[in-house]
Amino acid sequence: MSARDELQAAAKKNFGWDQLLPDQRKAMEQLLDGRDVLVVMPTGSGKSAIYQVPALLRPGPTLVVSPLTALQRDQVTQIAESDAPEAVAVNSAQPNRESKDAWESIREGDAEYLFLSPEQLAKEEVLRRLDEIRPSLFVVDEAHCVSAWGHDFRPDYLRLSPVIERLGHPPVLALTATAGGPVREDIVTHLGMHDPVQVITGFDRPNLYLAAQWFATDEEKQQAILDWVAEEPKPGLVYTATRKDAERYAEAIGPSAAAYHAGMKAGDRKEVHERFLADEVEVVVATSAFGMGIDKPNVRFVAHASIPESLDSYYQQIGRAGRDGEPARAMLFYRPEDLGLQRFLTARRLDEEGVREVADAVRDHDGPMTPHDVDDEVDQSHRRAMNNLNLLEQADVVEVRDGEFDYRDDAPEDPAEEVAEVAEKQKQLDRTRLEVMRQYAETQSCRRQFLLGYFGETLEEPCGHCDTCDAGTAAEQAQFADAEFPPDSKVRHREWGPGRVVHREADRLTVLFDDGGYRTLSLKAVEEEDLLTQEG
DNA sequence: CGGATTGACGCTACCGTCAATCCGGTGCTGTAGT
Repeated sequence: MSARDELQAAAKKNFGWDQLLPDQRKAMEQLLDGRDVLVVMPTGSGKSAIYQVPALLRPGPTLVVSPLTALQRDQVTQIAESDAPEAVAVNSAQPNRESKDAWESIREGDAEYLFLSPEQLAKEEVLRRLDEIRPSLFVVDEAHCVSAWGHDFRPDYLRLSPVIERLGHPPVLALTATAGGPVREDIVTHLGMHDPVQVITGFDRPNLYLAAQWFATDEEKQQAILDWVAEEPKPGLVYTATRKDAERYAEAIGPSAAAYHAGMKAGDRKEVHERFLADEVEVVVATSAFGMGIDKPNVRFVAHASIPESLDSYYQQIGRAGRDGEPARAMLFYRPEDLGLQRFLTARRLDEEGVREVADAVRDHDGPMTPHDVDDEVDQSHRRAMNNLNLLEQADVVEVRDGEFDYRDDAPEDPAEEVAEVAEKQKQLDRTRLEVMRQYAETQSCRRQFLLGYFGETLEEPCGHCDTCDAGTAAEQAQFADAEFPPDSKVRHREWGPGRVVHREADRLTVLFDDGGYRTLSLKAVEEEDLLTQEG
């Protein structure tokens, strides 16, 4: 039987799926072929199937790295409801007994799927168990977390690559619904994927109406949000930048609305989530805590009371509207002053002292160290120690072999200096991503063309289903697209090297440079100083 | 970076102004105490 037939048969037998979609099948076949695969596909398009089915055809269990215990639970339940072999999870949210049984059934071969958080994979005991059971497939679900969280919030996301190597590099599958160019690159690099096959489906959501409104004062903005939400068909979502705002707006909208943020008790959060799914709460007003794993088809709007830190986040959040394919609206309530908060939140302060301490610990240690050893050796929180270790690795001060760290012979005199350079580069990239978000908010051209361009897709004509198209400014701007440097064309900058045009307006050009992130160039300057050349 | 709050000051008997200060998002984990 061909791989294709085997996959189809296994899908039917275990999950009752009659027909695999072409993209699903392609990714599955590559995995069976032993290739690493990066999949970027919208939620609800059957991403999970991509590991669930090939897992059955490979000997040995499948390891799935998942960011939230709630997501792990959902997946375990979903698999339990199918005819596929058992799925188990190991995490701190469940009783020890349950985790013990989980390991047992994986080792006995009764369970096929094992769900773990990246933090679990930082533990030597867990790694020893994995050495023993030899997973045959390594899956990273919600893989954008590698890029979004790995650099500071959850540094164990950047420690997955050594784990993969230690396990003999089984085929690696990274799954996500949202990832622009730099995010994809981050995922591939930090998971240490080998020449991955990329399966990336269309980003366009034609049923979503895109719009933004500009406000001078906070009072005007607040009033406009309340008026707008009152008029829109429900259910809907309002995203705020702070917890306080979430509560304030929920209160102001009225009893049909509920706040949701990470400062609330777990029980209250769960209740809001469930009542929203059951259409008992009409409007959830939330921080970025609300989202992952939420698949509600009939959300009619997503409003942003404050601008998020990147188009990646923005696209992911508005993607929660209109999953049923019916009309839905994404409205951005924009005040330039709101950018300041995002600038603050994404600003990473370099922990020079901590970096030196970790560097010294690795250098003075007798032989290579595991991350766990580093943790023990230095007087820093796990998060802080791992962040510093990650930076030292990226700065080529320390190197990893078989999951263990060693000081490099050719390491520079002052490690903190090298690290500062790496950190500065990351900061620059963050800045440029926020800058593109600002441009989206302020653009006169077609918002859909802008959004899709960011994800590397070109839409030939203005979409006719956004505010700038309605206002006629999109058409005016569109006439410049035919000129030099059209969207998606390759260019080379005198200083910044090669890049790709993501957006073009009458007087400016936004380019994603391989090295240096997103930059906006004035066309006048480009022309006068001959900054850019077109490339093949 | 910007908004909200607190505190000092000046100068007048209660209050206004301005500067200083603080705060702001995302989740795992393991452990202590009921």
